[in-house]
Parts: sequence; C-alpha cells; structure tokens
Amino acid sequence: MNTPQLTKNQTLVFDVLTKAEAPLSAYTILDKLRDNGFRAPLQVYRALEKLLEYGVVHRLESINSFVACAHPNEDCHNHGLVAFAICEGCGQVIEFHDHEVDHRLMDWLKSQKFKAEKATIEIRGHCATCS
Amino acid sequence: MNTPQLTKNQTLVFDVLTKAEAPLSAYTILDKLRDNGFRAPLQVYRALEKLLEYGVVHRLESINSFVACAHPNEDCHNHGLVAFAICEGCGQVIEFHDHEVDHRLMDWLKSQKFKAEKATIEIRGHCATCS
DNA sequence: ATCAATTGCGTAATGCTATAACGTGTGCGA
DNA sequence: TCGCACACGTTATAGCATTACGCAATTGAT
Repeated sequence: MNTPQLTKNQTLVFDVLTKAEAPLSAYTILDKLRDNGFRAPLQVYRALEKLLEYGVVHRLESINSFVACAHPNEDCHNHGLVAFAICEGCGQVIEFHDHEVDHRLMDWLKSQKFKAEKATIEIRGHCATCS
Repeated sequence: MNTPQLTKNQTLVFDVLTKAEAPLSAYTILDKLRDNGFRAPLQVYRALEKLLEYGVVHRLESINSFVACAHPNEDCHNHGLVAFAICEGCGQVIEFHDHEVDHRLMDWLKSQKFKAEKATIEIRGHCATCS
C-alpha cells in the first residue's frame, strides 16, 4: 500500500511516535499532543487507524501500544510477518522479519485451510543492556 | 509447573472456559458465574492469574480473551512456544506448537542477546468452514 | 497450642483502553 | 451546484484491568 500525504493530525501522531524511544499508548500520545490542540482519544485513534493502514506504524497487542515502523523506507506489507522483541526493562522494541518463520507458519495454516489475515508475534523479555 | 488442586473459584472459571467453544473475555466469564456467587471482576481475574500460571489456560492478547489449553494432559510450559489461529468468523481457536518456529525465533533472539520470557503468536483470519 | 506468614476471598472504587453516535467543514467530480 | 467522501471535533459510553482495604482459612515453625 502506498502512503499518501499525511493529514495534520496524522503527521502529529506519527512525529510523536517517531521521536519516542519506546512504544506509546494512545492516551500517552494524546497527552503529548494537548498543546497541539488534541482534546479527545478519538483524534489519536483515528490517526493511528490510518497510519496502521499505511503500514508506517505497528500496534503492539500485548502492551496496548503503538510504535513507528523501524523500516520507514521499505513497505512493511511486503515483509510478510513482522515480529517484535519488547524489553520490559527499557521498553525498547526490536523489530524483525524472518521469512523462515513466515513460511513455516503459513505452511501450517495452509494445511489447516486457515486463511490468515493478520499476524501478531511479540516476544517479551529483556534486551542485552537490561538483562 | 505442576497444577495443584484448584480452589472453588478457580474450578468454576476453568469449567466455564473448558465448556466454551470460543475464547471468553473476563467480563463474559463473570456474567456466566453470577449465579455461582461471582459479583466482581477481580474474582475472575484472580482465578485466571493462577490458571495462567499453571498453564491450563492461555490468554489471547489480540482479543483480550482467555481460552482453556487444548492439551490438558501435557504441560504447556514444556511445549516451548504456543501459537494460535483465531477465526474471526466463528471465534474458534486452533492451538499449535512448532519447534521449528520456536528454534528459529530463539536463535534470532540469542543473536540479539535478548532474554525471552514470554511469547505471543496469534494469527487472525478465517478457518476452513468460515472462509 | 500458639503465633506469624501465606493464601484465597469479597467489595468498592478507580484507572486505562477503545468505540459509538452525533454533527461540521472542505474538496472534488458528475 | 449537487452529492459524495473524507477528515475533523465533541460528548458520551462501553469494555478491560487493577489498586486498596479488610476478613477468613491454612500452614508450619517454635
């Protein structure tokens, strides 16, 4: 999917996520944007919805947070599966793509005649510097 | 981890999950147990906490729900990774374990010196009968 | 037997996450 | 210029999870 020109709200939310060193919850984003005129959760959620659709932001289901894609120049939809290692110490996220894991999972799903639409792979633990 | 004798509340919650054909949210479980004296969310969450610890119940992060382990006789903590295919049509969940995927992920994490503590793999889509 | 520590339980209150429902304004093609 | 699509703003509400407090039962060491 191509990324069209972002709107004002989408740009604000994206910039906040890009500058952050760790994933942010929607409400944290809201607080960071109050000075920019944000007043309600929906302003954040609507922007996030589009950013997720464009593939420039990922949602981390296991911690109800959002993070900017680590590979801004490529198209995340072409990567197949995306997996995340989330450090519970510093909050940092390492994003990675592995075609081996991808294929293996897809083969299994195929054998079950299961049509995959969305995948979540999140590993929680401690990164090199925090363990 | 061994599974000790379950308490009354733990048994009630576990039975509800075992009889269910799809994952249930904590509040849905609460509603199903009102006739058994349940009145507050915490009664459910406390039971779930233990059941998760014993490995007889899994939490599905992507849909904020809980499901009984599909392999009651084995010890889920010995399985390494557990992955789930969740049907958005009928809600049914297929649980599976794949050592190949497991090893591949663990190798990658090792190369990053990342200490994994908990993993979430959830595929959402449509099962054979719902697609 | 007794005391202390642990564990489970009940209740109320609160906090965090996400969406529904309404209406407004703007740009653009038929 | 009409109709449509889309982004936006606001209020209210729904859904998920935890904090804090106190009580009762159990266990286990002295």
